[in-house]
Amino acid sequence: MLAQIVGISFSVQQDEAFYIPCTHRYLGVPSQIELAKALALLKPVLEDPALPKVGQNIKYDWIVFERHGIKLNGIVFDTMLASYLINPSKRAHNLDQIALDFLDHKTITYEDLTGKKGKNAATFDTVPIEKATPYACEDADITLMACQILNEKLETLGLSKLFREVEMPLVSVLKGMEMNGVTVDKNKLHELSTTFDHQLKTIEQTIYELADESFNINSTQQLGKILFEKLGLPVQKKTKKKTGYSTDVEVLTTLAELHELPKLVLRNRTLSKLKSTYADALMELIHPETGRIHTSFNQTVTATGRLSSSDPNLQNIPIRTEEGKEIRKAFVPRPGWQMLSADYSQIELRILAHYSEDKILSKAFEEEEDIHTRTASEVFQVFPSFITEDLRRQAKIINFGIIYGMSPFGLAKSLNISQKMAKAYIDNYFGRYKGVKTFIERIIEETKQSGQSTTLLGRIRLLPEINSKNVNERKFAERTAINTPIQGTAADLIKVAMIQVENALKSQNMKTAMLLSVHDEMVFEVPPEEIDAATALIKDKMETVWDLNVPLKVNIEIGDNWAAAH
DNA sequence: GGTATCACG
DNA sequence: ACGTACGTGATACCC
Repeated sequence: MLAQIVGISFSVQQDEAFYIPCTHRYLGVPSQIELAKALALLKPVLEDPALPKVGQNIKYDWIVFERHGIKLNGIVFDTMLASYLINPSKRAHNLDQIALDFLDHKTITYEDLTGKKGKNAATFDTVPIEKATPYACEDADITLMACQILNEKLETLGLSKLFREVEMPLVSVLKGMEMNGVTVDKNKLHELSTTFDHQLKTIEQTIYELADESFNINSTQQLGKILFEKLGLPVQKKTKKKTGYSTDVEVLTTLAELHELPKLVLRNRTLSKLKSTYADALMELIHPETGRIHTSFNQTVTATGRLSSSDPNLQNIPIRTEEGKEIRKAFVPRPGWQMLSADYSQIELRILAHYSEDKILSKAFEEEEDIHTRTASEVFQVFPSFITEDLRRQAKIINFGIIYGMSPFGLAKSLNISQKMAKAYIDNYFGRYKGVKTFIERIIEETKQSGQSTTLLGRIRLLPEINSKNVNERKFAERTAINTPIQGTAADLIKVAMIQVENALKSQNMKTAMLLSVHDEMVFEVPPEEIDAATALIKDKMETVWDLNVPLKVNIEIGDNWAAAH
């Protein structure tokens, strides 16, 4: 594949927020080539699209180089992404793991270099060059060797097209989003943090008075003792691992009817979550140079093909409550620009309609009906015009339950009805949506046969547990077999849409920038003169991304901040 | 490092 | 009889 092999390694100060390369520095370090000189030598090679390059987690290197004036071209293969497509359920897709799994080779680990691991490990710039060199060269060597093997495996598993046309092109899109970052209003976050803090102080005092002692409210252990031993409130359930009393939101909500203290603990939980996870953490992550927040979009984490976001996670910014929305209001566009949010409407239920070819479901989407009202009408046998808000709410929960492979027990719990009633609802559902029933039966049978789930674009997830003798394990796999093709296909489609939107924006030299991807939503910042063009372009590319048996629908909203664009 | 909790789709 | 809706990441506590 390559005429020449060039291995490149560089030191990166890991604890710097945004990748700062540097020379090795320690007492007695030999003289090294200057950074600028090294970069100048590498530049023509790295920028030449005719020289194909292979990398491991290439997005990382891509960002480092780009921040130093080198724009990579000719990136043809990322071993991390290949390993992920071959088995997305693996815990890690790092080079050490890949070498072990595909080359049966044990690499020199970072721990071997420094003698320490985790937080105590020395940074790479302090590793002696005579140790760093074989480590770094092995990296390049292994990457290229693994590429050959992985490429053959992709071909065998029918994953090459998905790899070449979706996952590889997506790297550049994600790189752009990460580098661009997003602005948060620091003053707004600071004000929120202060407000939350004052409220927390007051609530804490009242809780201590009610408990007649002070304790750590954030400790579930201490809280359990107060609630169930000192105050003698009724125990609702144990924790998942049975280590103690559960004090989760469900339990506290029940107890709130009996006593003032649990009600205040709920309030305390909400506020301390908003303060510590969002207001305070986001302020800390504003980059000193760019003044913006740069998340990482992880392309090899989820078992279904979705992206994940970390450091910080920008895919779980609050929206459901008014106070939570205040956090979202702090996400703002560049001065004078607008925030634009483009949301796939009911993409997972549309995919279900596509796969199942269910008559009622398909017709509902073709005629742009309200899908939850339709389900309510079918399940509860009432004309749509007579469906109340509460019936619609229940139908919405049923619709979601279908996608997750719900049981009567699960539905009963989330609707707070009897299991018998829940079973009746489910029976009604499948009696009306016959295509969905057949689809679920078929998908479970197919998964049993092949031992894996497959999405519309051919992404696979191994599910050997579907043939397990252990009932729980098998049932879990059956639910996964229902959910994965749906959630995974939605992930496939939004990835393709992201690539197409980005390409279209670029080819028209537009300034509109893609900021975030949140599973069925894309967020952009748009200069005022591009609002109309961007809206049309994004809607068109997203809705026509794939020709399904039902139409795809995208809602676009615009506002001064992310909350207003909803 | 494991557990419990809670934020999102 | 038995556990029970899919997929994530961050925080705090506690051993």
